[in-house]
Amino acid sequence: MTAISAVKEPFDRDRQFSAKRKSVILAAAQAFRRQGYHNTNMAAIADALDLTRPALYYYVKNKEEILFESHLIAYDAMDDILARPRGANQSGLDQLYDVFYAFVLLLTDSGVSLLTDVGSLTGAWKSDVLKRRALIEDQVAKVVKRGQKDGSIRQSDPRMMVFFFMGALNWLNAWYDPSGKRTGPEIAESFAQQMKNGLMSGQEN
Amino acid sequence: MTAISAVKEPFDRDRQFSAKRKSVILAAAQAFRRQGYHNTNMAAIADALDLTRPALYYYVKNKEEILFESHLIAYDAMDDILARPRGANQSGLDQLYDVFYAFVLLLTDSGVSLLTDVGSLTGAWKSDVLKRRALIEDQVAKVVKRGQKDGSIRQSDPRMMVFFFMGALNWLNAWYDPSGKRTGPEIAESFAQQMKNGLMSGQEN
DNA sequence: AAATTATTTTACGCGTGTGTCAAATTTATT
DNA sequence: AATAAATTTGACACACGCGTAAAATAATTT
Repeated sequence: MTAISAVKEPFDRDRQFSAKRKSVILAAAQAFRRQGYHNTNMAAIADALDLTRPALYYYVKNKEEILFESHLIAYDAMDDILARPRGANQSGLDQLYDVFYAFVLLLTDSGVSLLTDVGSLTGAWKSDVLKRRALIEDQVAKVVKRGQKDGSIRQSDPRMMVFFFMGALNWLNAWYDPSGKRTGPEIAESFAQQMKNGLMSGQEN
Repeated sequence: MTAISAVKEPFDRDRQFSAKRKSVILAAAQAFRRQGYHNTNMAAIADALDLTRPALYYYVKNKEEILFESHLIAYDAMDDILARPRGANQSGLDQLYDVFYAFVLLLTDSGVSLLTDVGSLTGAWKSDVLKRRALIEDQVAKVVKRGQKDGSIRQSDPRMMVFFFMGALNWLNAWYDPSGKRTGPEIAESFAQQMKNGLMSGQEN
């Protein structure tokens, strides 16, 4: 089997190129998630695609760019989730439940993973990734605030609430095993429920 | 100021040695937490202690051993917390609150940090660290089960509950700034409250 | 103060892994 | 079938960082 996927039909060069480029990023991201950025060398990425090391440089500038793009893949997907229409009738808490549920499902069942190694990025790459992350946290915090306005969510520092349950997502890589007994929906259900109860207003102490 | 702390009085060689050795580990752990294991070279650790690179090898076998011990420092501290007597009259939920609160305080106010880079360890070092982590999770899960028996905690997979809120601890490194405006006790309070409400029985839906 | 032991340093070897370049090969176009 | 463009490869340079060993310095004991 050819590991790099080819796009057929109208021999669109750019399309071919970006499709293959993407499969490079995806293969790398997978490896990064499992073994970490520095424990993955370019050869391993090339091998996974039945390519040789230098061929990778036809698609990317360098290794760091791959890490950068790996981060973006997850952030783009999370942005998509956040952009999904959420019933205006729903409470902020219920909206948050849906978003968080979708986040977990994304990270368990779609092959997309949330990398944590920002420290290996430099310059604009690093700041861009941090900016993207902050943007997502802001959007999530906005939903929290909505819930606080409509009374469904406890009054407390929204940012801290976000930090708390976003940790659960970033910790997934450390223990989640796609071939394990716990399924994505099960985890999503359990996590979203805990998140929800954690923020819900009305049961003091 | 000499960075390596000296122990005086009865010129106990072994004591001197292990004290200095510990300051090597601590300096390294600090750096690992901030920049990551692979982005920290031995020179940086040596510099932080006003030493030269090879001097470190008088105290440790190699870099990987430092990473290993860095992990252990956190695990030992967490074990201590878990070993603290917890009022037998308290509900499991309240016990868990106290433990979790102490965990957060440990990681914010004591300089001890929870590293996540297990993938850079090999062989017995790796498996030992994973074993220690699993042991801690087990102990925490035990408290959860206690809470489920006494009715203070919802009926649900304890392991999944543990995974959820332990994520918040491991995520601290990514955002917590000791010189920032949020204090350790504030974070501990907020986090423990969210954890508690998340598990509490009684408010279905 | 001489001798012994502990600690630190200077100098070096070596492996690993990244990225480059010119040549070869494959794939598309005419 | 010939040409051109695209992709892939083999071979190489080189930088970084780990760990070692023998020598030098500092500290402690007698």
